[in-house]
Amino acid sequence: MDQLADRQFIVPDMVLPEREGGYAKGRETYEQILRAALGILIEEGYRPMSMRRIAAACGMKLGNLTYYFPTREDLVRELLDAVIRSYEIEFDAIVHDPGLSPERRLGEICALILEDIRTKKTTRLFPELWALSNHDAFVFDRVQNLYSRARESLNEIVLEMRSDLPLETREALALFISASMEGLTVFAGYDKPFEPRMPLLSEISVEAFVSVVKGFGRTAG
Amino acid sequence: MDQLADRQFIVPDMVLPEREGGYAKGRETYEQILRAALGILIEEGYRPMSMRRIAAACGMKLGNLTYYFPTREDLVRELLDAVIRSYEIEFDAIVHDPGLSPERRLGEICALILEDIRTKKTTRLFPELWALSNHDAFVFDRVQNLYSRARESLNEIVLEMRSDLPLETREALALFISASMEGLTVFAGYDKPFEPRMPLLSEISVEAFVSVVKGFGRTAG
Amino acid sequence: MDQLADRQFIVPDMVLPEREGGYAKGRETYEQILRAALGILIEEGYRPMSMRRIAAACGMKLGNLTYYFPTREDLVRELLDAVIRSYEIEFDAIVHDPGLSPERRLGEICALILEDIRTKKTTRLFPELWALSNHDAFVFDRVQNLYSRARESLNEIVLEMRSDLPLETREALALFISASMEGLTVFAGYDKPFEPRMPLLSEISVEAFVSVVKGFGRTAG
Amino acid sequence: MDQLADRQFIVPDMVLPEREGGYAKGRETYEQILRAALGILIEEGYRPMSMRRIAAACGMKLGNLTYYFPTREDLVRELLDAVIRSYEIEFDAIVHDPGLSPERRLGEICALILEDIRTKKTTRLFPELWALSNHDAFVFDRVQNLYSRARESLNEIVLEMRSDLPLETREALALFISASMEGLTVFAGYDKPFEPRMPLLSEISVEAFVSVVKGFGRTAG
DNA sequence: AATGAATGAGCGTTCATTCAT
DNA sequence: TATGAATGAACGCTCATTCAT
Repeated sequence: MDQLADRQFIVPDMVLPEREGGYAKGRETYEQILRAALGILIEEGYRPMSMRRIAAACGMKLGNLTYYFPTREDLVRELLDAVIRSYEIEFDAIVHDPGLSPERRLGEICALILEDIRTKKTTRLFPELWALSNHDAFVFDRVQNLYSRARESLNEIVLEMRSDLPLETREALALFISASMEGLTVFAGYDKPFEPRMPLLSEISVEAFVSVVKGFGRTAG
Repeated sequence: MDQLADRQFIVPDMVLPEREGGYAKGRETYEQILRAALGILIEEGYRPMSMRRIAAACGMKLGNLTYYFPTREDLVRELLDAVIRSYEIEFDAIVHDPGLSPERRLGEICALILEDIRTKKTTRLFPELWALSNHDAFVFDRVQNLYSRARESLNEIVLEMRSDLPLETREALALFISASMEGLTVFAGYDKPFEPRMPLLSEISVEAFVSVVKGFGRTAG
Repeated sequence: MDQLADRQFIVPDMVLPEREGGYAKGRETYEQILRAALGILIEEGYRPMSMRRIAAACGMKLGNLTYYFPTREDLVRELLDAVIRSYEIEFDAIVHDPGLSPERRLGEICALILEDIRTKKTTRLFPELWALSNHDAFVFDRVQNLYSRARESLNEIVLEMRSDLPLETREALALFISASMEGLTVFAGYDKPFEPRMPLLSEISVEAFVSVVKGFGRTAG
Repeated sequence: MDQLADRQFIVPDMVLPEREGGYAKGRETYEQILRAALGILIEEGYRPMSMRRIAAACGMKLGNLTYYFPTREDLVRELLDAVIRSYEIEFDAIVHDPGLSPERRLGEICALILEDIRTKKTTRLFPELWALSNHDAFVFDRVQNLYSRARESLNEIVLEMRSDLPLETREALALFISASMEGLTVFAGYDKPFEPRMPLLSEISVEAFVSVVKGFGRTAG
């Protein structure tokens, strides 16, 4: 529990790129804008996240917003970049404790991810990303890249557990594990009908993942 | 394979409501509009699906579109209703063959659903629905209702396989199975990176589902 | 009081023109349309009185409305014609009882008109007519013509009371009397702030009219 | 006559509110918009006074108009406010010369008001206001408030002439005087049939007002 | 670094009108 | 008589963008 709280504290909502030159004030405003945009995206969706709406949420005038982000596309991309980067950092920070058995590590990773899924931010944000990525190559690449990185730990664990399997199969197992959990967003994410049953779902997930990794190709497929 | 072709043939993209009065011409136009709207939604997304865009796609004038759908909301709701209804029909038609073992039936259901996920329609449509449902109660209800119906068969199978488990656990298992597959949409759906590996993923999924249902609560959770 | 009730009963809201040919059904529909239009005009104003709104209020389809009134202008003119005609009839029916003194007759006429001003119909309708007549020659003519007829009785009475005055002056007196009462519409008409004081205002009006007619040009103007 | 000319010169068509911030150019544009709107309202009426029409009259694009007045309602309200304010100022400036007898002052007030009635602006504007106020609470309040202020001088004069009368009666007398003149708008205002006879009507009005105030309740009511 | 002003395109909607059925 | 279908124009409004200040 403390750990969760810590994570919430440590992991920022967005990770901004280094920004050469400029005063501190500008940097603050830049952050404020992206933060406001993210807030609207989460609370109201992608469509209402207009330049005007963002400017209003920042208490600034439209003209100034376009000073920081000349076009809406700029803003959207930097926003998604920053927010996706935060998830990358989150995933990279995930336990690599070699003292634990692979099963234990798998269990912990899944627990962390499923915790994250229940946050408002993740529940609201990712479906938007999935929808956008269907029609926007930039978002598509960025999202698939994020997931690719997120599967690295899983791939390692699967390798440890099943070095007998070919790469393709191991990757597919890791993908299944990752996708499986993502799928729960819509059903057990923030404010979703099965949110209260997330602990049970978490147990089920982990058992399913462990047993399929252990057993795949050994019993009658 | 033949069966897939048959299904594609039988199951329509949308199931339109009865429409009282009006000429045949009007009925055709009505269909044409919803079909055009669905096409745009799939090909370009929700935002570009404007009244003007739809009218243009139909080769008709905006005014006439509003004759059929006085407001955009009317159109959107009737569209989602029609398209979701088609999935309901699809799911309701799913195998209930009592001659098969529950495991076999589970395998077949999953195969059908994962086939469906690879279609352009499903891959494109559902992420939009998930995103919309985060900010629109109507869509939320409609989507959750659809999934609830879709889980009925799964619940039956889980019950057959594990009548020893309490309802809540069985429901969670069915939900996990359903959510798991939905999650694959983003990774192995139409035009997605893992689409070619769907057969392998399908195998993995089914084995994971079977083993977790069989084993949950029996081995060390 | 009874008399007022009677008048309300006798005087129709609109007086339709004779209409050659056609079945009774058509005549009824024709009336229904104008009646609905008048209702909307009174309750909601001129702007909301659209063809669609009228058709809806009649429970009929737009197409049928245009069968009876090909253009909106047709409808508006026939409506104003009919409604103005009803006022003409009302004014023509006004007391000519030669047994009464001119003062008494003036008092009665004024009482009737001021009663009428308090009706919702008159309070709502006439300001619309005044506004319209500023920009529409047809309405202008029709309205001025109505008032011209309405002043006839007044002119007669003024003549009886002041045969010494030249025509122009007598006409101006009649006009003043008529205009004076019309002006009360905005202040003491239906739902207006001074509506409850209409009896007192009526007294004042009549006394002002009598005294000015009697005294004009005799005292030091 | 000189006085009239002066007044026309001094009293502006509209009195704009203070406007915080912004460049001089913006202030000019703001004025230009309201002036154009008033012009259309007077020349063509309320209905044709559309956002597009106003923008066109200003030689600007619709988008810019909404920069100054985000909604049409904003524009209408600020317009009516500004124009009504100008009348308030006009009325407040009205003669209070205590050297004159109440009768003389009454005569002068009436002369000023009846002069004003003959202006195009007043003749065209007020019927629109009366019509609007029947269906719009904001306009209703604003208009009745204006008239209430306009009656203040009249109430004072009536009090001086008839301190023996109760308040209610004095108020009714003032209202009658005011309403009486307003009523002349439709008949003797700008371009109306009796406009040329306004001097005679003015005489009649004043005599009627003076005699009813002096005589009310003294002779046989 | 920020605001003010303006454009141009597009949005959903309402409307009067026309005509086939 | 009456409805159904379609058009074309206009409405108020929102938006991303540009540029002067």
